[in-house]
Amino acid sequence: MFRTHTCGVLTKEESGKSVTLSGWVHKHRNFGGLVFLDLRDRYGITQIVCNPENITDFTVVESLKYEHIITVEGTVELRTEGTQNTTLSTGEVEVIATHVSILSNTKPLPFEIFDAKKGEEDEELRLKYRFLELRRKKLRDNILFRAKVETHIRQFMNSRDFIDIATPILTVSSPEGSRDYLVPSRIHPGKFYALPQAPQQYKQLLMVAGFDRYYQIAPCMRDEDPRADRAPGEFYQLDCETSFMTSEEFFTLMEPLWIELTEKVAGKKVQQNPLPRIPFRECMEKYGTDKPDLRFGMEIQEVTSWAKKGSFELFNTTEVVRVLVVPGGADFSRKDIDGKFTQAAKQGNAQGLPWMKVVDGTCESGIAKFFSHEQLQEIIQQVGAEDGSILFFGIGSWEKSATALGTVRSLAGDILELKDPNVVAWAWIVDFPMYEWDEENEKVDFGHNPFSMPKGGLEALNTKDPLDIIADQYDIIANGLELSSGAVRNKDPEIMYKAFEVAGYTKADVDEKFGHMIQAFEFGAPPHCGFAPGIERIIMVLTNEASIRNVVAFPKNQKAEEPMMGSPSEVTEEQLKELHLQIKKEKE
RNA sequence: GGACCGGUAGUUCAAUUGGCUAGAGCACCGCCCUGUCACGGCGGAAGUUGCGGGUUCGAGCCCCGUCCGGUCCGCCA
Repeated sequence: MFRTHTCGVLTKEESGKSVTLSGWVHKHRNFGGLVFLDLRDRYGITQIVCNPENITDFTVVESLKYEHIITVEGTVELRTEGTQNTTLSTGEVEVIATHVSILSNTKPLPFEIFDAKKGEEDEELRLKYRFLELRRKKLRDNILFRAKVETHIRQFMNSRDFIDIATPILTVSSPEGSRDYLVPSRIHPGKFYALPQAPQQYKQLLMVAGFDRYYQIAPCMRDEDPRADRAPGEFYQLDCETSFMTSEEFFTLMEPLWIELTEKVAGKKVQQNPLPRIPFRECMEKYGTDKPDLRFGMEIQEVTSWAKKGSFELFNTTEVVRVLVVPGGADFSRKDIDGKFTQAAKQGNAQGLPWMKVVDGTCESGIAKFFSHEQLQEIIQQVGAEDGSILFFGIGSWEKSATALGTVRSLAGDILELKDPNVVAWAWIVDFPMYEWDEENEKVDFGHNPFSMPKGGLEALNTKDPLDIIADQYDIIANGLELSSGAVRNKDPEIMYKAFEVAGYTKADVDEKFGHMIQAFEFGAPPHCGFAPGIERIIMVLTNEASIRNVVAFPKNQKAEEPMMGSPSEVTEEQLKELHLQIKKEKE
């Protein structure tokens, strides 16, 4: 027998019992005779006491190295007064070993499993030995937590009559969205399958088929470059779709899932319940982004008419001026303002970051000199700035003046520690514009998803300025991360053709690209809506994890390689021949 | 594709201004130690400072090139 108990369960209740444990030697402390072992498995750690008086072949114990896998037989005993370890769940007891045997030994490790207080090893190395890194507590806890979340999601969805349906992995390349991963067809020379970027079209077809409520924790493959919150290659979504619901009814249906995951599974607090619904325009104006961190306020305000009273040229020549009041920001150093904060503003597409500080009831430094004393009093009044604040200004178009301050707001939230790690601020962002102006090509283009239903339907498309049309589309966000977009889908062929026409596509274009969808809708489609929140991002929000690679068991690196197995890899000539492929030789 | 930051024993980090025979912790090897929990003590092995060139009496450090890695932009729900 390998074990009667795991390494995380023994308490004083079991004292006196004979037990067998198996696991990894996490630590060993050798006192030249008496040896302590910290035996580890995924459930926890139990201290083993090896005394030569109780063990016949003690050389085995003395030969143990870190991460050897062993089986221990022994007796559970209460630890004596003063030797308990309160940091372990099993710290009240220890196992007095009578027999120890090695199941597997190990080469010297490329890095230690034990969490020492030091820097992190190079990620390349950790990914190459991912099976070792996964033994570490932090990563193991993330993966175990992810499993708990996914289990809860499935229970929730099942209890609401959603049906789990698998959709094809080998599917067809679709022209919109991201770059596809392609799979060559052996049977059809020159033809390719594509791996799904998302089961978007299949799930809509399931609604046409009458399944009414569908979900799937679906793999999605996209050939794009990574970011800290975006996995290269592949990731998972809670893909779901419902029929016969308005978007508001859908919100009400799904909201308890976010509340339960936050409170019951992660043990954190929900900032606001029911979740706020924030219209896109209002969101941009207040927070300078469509995915604000709502754990703190600090809203942006518009001050154009005031700004134009002074003699600051950038204000007088711009369209809109907005201000972000950061309480306590007067303490920011010149170095940080010109460095970190200006850098943040530039990330928000600003040229620079005008500012002034509120000190002793008036404004000073920065651009204060361009305004009269009265004008400075006026702005303090208008925006309600208290002494010790700093005012950051955003200038430019309606959008640019806001986004410049959105990134600054987020940075200020970090620096002032306003983002409570034990709180999750969920929100629905609603009323996205159906179209936006494409500066580069000087034409109207889809703002987000072309398959969203425009609010007002055909009539809106026929009569309104395209840029004024609102799509019945929404995002679910949390703590500054966008988890998913979603929409009431455009399921009416006539409205679909018209919607594409507004963006400059002919009927023939639409038929060529999306003919199969339109054809399906022509046989009747129920009104339907849904979304597809990213699983990894949900876990990131619930664990405060900044890197998506820390919530994936076997992630790819920045170049979309998996260093442990060595993907992608070359294949044999034979395989290529079967697939009718030839590799073009790189130029020397 | 572009910008920025980085690369020193297996690993995490040091190495004042360009002055070394490149150090320390952990891991590894050997010895000592019966109540530790980051155990402790003594000793040992371990390095082409990513690579190539240059400046210099002298380069881990300065310069040029190159490779590799990370973050961000582009791209992407």
